[in-house]
Amino acid sequence: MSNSSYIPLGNSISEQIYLTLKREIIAGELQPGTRLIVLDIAGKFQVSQAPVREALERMKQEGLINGIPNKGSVVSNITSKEIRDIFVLREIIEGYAVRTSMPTLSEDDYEQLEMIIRSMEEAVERDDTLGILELDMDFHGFFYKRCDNQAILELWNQMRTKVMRFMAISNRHHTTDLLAEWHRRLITVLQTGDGDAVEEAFIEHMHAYKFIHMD
Amino acid sequence: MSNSSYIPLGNSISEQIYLTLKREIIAGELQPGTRLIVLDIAGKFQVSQAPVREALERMKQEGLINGIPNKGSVVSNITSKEIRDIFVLREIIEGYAVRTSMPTLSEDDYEQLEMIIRSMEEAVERDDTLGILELDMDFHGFFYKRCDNQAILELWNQMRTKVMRFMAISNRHHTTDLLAEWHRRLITVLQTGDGDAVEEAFIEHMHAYKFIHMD
DNA sequence: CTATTATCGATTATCGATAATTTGTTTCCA
DNA sequence: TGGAAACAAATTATCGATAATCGATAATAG
Repeated sequence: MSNSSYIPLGNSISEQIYLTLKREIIAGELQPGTRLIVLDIAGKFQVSQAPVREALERMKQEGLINGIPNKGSVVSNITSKEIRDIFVLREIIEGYAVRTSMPTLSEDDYEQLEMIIRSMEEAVERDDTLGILELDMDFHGFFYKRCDNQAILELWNQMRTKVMRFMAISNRHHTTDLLAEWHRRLITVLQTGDGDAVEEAFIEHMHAYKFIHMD
Repeated sequence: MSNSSYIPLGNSISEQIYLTLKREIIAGELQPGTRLIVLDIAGKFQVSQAPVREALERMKQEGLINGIPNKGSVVSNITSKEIRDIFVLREIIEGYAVRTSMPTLSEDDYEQLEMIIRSMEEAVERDDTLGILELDMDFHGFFYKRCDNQAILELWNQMRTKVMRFMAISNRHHTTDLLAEWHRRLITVLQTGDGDAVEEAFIEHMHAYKFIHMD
C-alpha cells in the first residue's frame, strides 16, 4: 500500500484516495490480487471509511478492482483475452476517430501533436515510463477529443486506464524508444489527407504495438 | 420520488435503491432536472445516508445523474446531441457485433430471437412500454453477447440505459408496433449469411429508428 | 450607493461506532 | 470418524451524528 510520494491535492479526500490508488494500480505498485481492505486504507490515509468506500466504488466501476459483496475488493487481474478485447474495440473506434477528425486538423493542431511527441522524447530521456504512457495516451486521445462525440470520448477515457495498465505491465524498453518515431510517421500519413490510409496506419500501429507486447 | 410499487429485492439496500431510482429515471418518472437529495431519499426508503450515497455514486458513473461537488445531484438531461453521439457509436459497434456473431448463429439461436420477438408482440398487446423496450434491448443485446468480446458487451450495457431513456422519452405509438416486424426482417437478412448486407440492415434499422424519434 | 464581509440555511462530505455477513474452526453427538 | 451446529475472527454494510461547503442574503464600512 505504499505510504509513498504522491498524494494528489484534489479537492475532496475521496478524490485524493481515488487518484492515489488508481495511480498505484496503473503503475503496477499494487499488484493484481492485492486485497484492498477499507479499514487498512482508511488507517494509511488517516481518514474514516466513507471516503475510502467512495474511492473503491469508483474504481470498481472502472474495472480496476473487483468487488465481491460482503467479501471485499481485490485489484483486478488483467488477462490477455481482456487486452485483445480492448484492442479490437479500440481499433474499431480509433479508426473512426482519426478518419473523422482528420479533415478538421489545422496547422495549430499538428504543432500540438508535435509538441506531445517532443515531450515524449524528453520523457524517454528521463526514463519516465509513466510519463511516456501518459503522453502516448495524450497523442491518441487527441483524436478522440477531436471527433466531436462525447460518447466516444467517454469510451476512450474508460479504455485508457486499461490500456495504460497493459502498457505499464508489459513494458519493454525497446518499444518506448520507438513510440515517438511511430507517431511521427502517423502524422505524415495524416498530412496526406487520405482517410483510408490514415485509418489503416493507425490500426496497424495499434496492432503492431499490441502484438509486440503479447508475444 | 414516488414511494411507488416496485422496490426490487436485491441483496443490499444500496442495490435496491440503485435499481429503484434507475428504473424511475429510465421510465421518466423522475424527470431531468429533479434534484436528488440524500437525506430526502434516505427518509423515503427509511435508511441512512450511506447506501443512498453509494447508489447515487453508481448512477453518476452511468450518467443518469449529474453531481456537482458539495452541491448535490440532479437527474441528467438528455440532449439530442447526446442521442446522436450514442447512435453513431452504436452503429459502429453493433455493425461489428452482428457481422462477427452472424456466422456462429445456430437454429437454437434463431428460435431464441424469435421468442424475444413474440414476447415483444405480447408486450405490445399489453401496452407495456417498458417491457417492449427491455425486449428490444434483449434482441440487440443478443449480438453483443455473442461476439465474444467482454469490452464490447460492457460498452453495450452502458449504452443500453441511455438508449432506453431516449426510447422511453421519445416513445410514439406507431413505432413500437413496428419493432417486432422490423426485427423479423433483420432475422431474414441474417439467415442469408451475407455479412455486408446484415451490417447494413442493422445500421439502417437503427438509423430509421433514431430518425423517426428525433424528427 | 457600492463593495466587501458576516451570517444563515440547506446539503454534502466525513466521521466513528454498531450490525450483519462470510469464512474458517472448534465442539459435540451419533 | 464424520458431519452438523455453535462459535470466533475478519471485514463489509449500515447507521446516526458532526464538520465543511456553497449560495444567498443581510450587515457593514468607505
